[in-house]
Amino acid sequence: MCKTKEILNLLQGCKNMKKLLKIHAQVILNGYQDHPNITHKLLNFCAVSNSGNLPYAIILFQHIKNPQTPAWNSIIRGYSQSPFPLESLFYYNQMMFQSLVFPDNFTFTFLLKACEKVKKLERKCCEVHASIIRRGYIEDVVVCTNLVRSYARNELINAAQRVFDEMPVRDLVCWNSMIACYSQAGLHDEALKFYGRMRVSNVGLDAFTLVSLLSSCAHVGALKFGFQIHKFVDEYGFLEDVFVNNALIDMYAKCGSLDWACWVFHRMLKRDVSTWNCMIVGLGVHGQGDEAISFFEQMLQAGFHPNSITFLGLLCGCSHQGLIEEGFKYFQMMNSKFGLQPGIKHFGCMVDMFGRAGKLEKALDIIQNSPSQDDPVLWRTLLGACKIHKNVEIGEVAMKKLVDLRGLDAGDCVLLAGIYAEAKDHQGVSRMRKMIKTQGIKTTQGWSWIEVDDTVHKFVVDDKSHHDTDEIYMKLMEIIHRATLVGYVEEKTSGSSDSLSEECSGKSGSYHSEKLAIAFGLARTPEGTSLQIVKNLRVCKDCHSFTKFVSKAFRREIIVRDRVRFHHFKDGACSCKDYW
DNA sequence: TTAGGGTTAG
Repeated sequence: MCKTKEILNLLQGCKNMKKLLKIHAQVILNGYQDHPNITHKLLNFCAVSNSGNLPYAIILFQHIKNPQTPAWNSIIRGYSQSPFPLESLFYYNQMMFQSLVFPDNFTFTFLLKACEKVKKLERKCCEVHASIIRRGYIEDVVVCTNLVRSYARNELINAAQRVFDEMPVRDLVCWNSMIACYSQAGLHDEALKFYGRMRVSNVGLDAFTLVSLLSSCAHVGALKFGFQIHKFVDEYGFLEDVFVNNALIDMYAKCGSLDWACWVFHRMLKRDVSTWNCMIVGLGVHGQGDEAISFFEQMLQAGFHPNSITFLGLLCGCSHQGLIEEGFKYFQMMNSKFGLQPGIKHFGCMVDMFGRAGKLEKALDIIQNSPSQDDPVLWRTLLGACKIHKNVEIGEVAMKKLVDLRGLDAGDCVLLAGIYAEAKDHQGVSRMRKMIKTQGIKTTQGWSWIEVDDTVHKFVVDDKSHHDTDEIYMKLMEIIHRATLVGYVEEKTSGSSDSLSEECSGKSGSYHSEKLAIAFGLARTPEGTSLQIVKNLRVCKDCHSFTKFVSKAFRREIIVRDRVRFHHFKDGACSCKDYW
């Protein structure tokens, strides 16, 4: 065999840098440094392969006299998948200004990968888009799919959609990418609607489609849509796909159907860490800490190594169920047994756990001993606990800290106003009201979603924008009347913190979004079925009590997912046992 | 002589 062929064969089977260095030595000894094929194979291995070495690739590249497009592509690709994707752009610029070669479809694909990884590159995306048009690659489906993803990752979803719409040919990957872009941008309604377009385009679907759609269903609580997708999983034969099954578990858990989540879990023949995490997190947000612990122990027995998400689910469950000793034990175990550094979210769970249980000094101690004691989120959590336990003293400490950290938001003022109101400190309440007004602190708009007839209906406080608004308000009056007959008394808003609630700051006598969603749901769904509502804020005291009485008066199960957990209302009681 | 997609948290 001739020497070049022998070296090329060796490179073909090369698995690691140690072997590559030996081959490189052979290349030099035989005088093949300038052999184009050999040089490119060497370069590509170092730059791109997992066991390569990017700095070594750069040295090789610098020794190439007139690097051609594939050589530039290797370096641009190598950096795009490294922790330094910005370097890809640097080499692309060098390629454009210093050499006489031109970028091709591969160059753009790798370059766009780098743009996708680095945020805040909106301008760069536009520039690359212009170059793609100039060089005649705008009809290349792979290049355009990457362009769509780069725009979307840089928060230019409309530009991404335009590129998609103007593509002459779209394949399945391209459709999947567009759905994933919407889903990952948090535009879940759009992702689900977009699937309607995909269905009529006859490109079919695969596991990637299903996973993105299930993720969006999970986020908006679209159980019926999710159930339809479950049918596709069976029909199209994705029963063995771990990703699809994990997404199904997550969807069922987030849509309030823990039984179905368990059913999918037990059916799986192969599981991974995410499978266990989806179950543990699902149980955690339902307040089933003991069950979450049981799954965690089974996970360890099955030989899986937990990660930081596992502990978030576990701690969240302990916090919602008031399992203080267990929660603290697992929090400490994170580092001592599994070498995992608790993050801000884990500290948040601990503050929430101690705070909710009334151990406010301990919660304060956790914050002060955490590495993130200057994070407003932890102080806000403490403030929330002070509201529950009517503690003005620590509440004011937390509020002062939030002011110092300039992290104050309207919700904080509402919480402290609530604490003052409970303590009958009317001056305090009006001070908070004034603060929101004069400092122009922004309130968070409250939303509630409900899925009826395969459509997600969204409501805000006092919403009158819905097509059937008259019917909804009529139904709401009837519901209030029937709830009152079984004992519901509206929590007075005047002079209390609720007149400053997160949802309708400054207003009283309004109808929170979930009341409208409940009215719509009861008007449009058959008797005996349960209602699923998703809310972006925490449910307020009045709405919590209202929903309990509605569940009794109408004999309907109402499942509300609020910002932090699930509430299952049935026969006048809630699964959180009023501990939330 | 090289190319594009998915889950849990945030």
